[in-house]
Amino acid sequence: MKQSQLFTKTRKEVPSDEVSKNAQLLIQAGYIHKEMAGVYTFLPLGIRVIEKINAIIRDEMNNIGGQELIMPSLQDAEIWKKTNRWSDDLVDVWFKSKLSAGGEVGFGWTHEEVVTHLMTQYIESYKDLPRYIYQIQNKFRNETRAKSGIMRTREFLMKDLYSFARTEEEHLAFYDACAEAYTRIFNRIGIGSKTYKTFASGGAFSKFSHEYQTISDAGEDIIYVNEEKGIAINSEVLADADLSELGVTRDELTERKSIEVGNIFSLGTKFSEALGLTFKDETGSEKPVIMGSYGIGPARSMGTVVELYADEKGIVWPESIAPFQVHLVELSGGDAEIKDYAEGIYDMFTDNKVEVLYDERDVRAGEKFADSDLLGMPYRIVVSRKTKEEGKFEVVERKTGEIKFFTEEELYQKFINANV
RNA sequence: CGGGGUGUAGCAUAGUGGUAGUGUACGCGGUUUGGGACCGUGUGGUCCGGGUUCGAUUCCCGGCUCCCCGACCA
Repeated sequence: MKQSQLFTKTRKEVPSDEVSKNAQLLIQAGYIHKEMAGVYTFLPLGIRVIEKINAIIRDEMNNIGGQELIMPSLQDAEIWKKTNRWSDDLVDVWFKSKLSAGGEVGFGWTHEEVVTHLMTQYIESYKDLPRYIYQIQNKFRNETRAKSGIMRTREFLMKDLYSFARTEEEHLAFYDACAEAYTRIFNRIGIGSKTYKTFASGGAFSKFSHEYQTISDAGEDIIYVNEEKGIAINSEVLADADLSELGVTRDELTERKSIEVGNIFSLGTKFSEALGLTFKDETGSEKPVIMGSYGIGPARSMGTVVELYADEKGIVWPESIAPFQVHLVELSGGDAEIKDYAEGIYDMFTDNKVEVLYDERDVRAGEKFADSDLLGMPYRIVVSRKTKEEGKFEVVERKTGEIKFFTEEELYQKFINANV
């Protein structure tokens, strides 16, 4: 994409109403726009990052048998009353609205009720199980206090998967498979080395659940972690946890702030019993389906990456989720010969499906470099009179700042051959 | 939801009971051209409602907004 055509612009000043690094940088660079407290637009650059993350999530969810669908945001009160989660006294995050025709709807903040009710249509026999259903869809939560940029918002994207199993063993096998898939997802997104599968409160459903917590001072959670053993425990359940069972002692654990990027829950039969989701087993007796739910916040993950890797110059994207692999910057100074030369490289990349942002704007070098650093593509390729005369291209790695000079052949090898 | 703050141009900010200033961005002219360059010039602004006052952006009341701390976060 040609940068002159991008409708968003970078800003020199950080927005005064944002304190968190993720929001400041993402707004400054033109990835997101704040609409109101806890509500953000994802701009063209931002949605490219989100789609990269979503593609990784889809890949891993499909690999463990997930089937994607999309459920509605508008929620029928009836099914929520059956699980006793409609009342504002019991659930304080509801957004609700009146129907013109009479009655009331809610805006979905999770989807156990909807998906359970849905599956009553399709699950009748043990032959219909197990099933794994997921969506990537906007959730609405009436948070009393939105904060931390895109980390805690009132409308946010969530991948939520729901599992339906015949037996506890079958359920746990999938629970573990999903846990492993989550580990792969966070590795692929680039935050794996700082992300821990963490023991957390099981809530009303089971003794423990697991959260995926990424260590960061920008986090809102407190976990106790042993990095060598890879064991982490949310502070809220530390007192209840049997540490000897987990193979650690209290003084082997360090307190760290962390960001919850995902969670996995065993739900048991709470929802299936309340909503009548049963199946006939081999003997013909009717049993409730055993369920689990598994969430990841793609936007929150994006914010976490910014928090973890940004430097004083701007954002640093891992290659796996960068909106573009290459930021091609021409310093032609209006010289048509250099401009044509750079355009040729741009065409070479685009013809070979390499994602490239091409800065062909008629602005000074300093501004282009500053913008390029801020935007944070993994590689910057500079084309100028100097590089052309030397027959080389300057390739700067954003993460390390390392500068290399490539011939056109080497450029082709690195960015095109490696890509196919 | 409790407490504290905030609101001035697209953005960032200053100031004042009496015609609202600067930087940046933007338009135009010119000089520049490998790290947000410079000169000239121009456009553009006091959150909403009420009150006090000859006069309110400023003071008072109410509302809203956004931010921070706390609580909450199945």
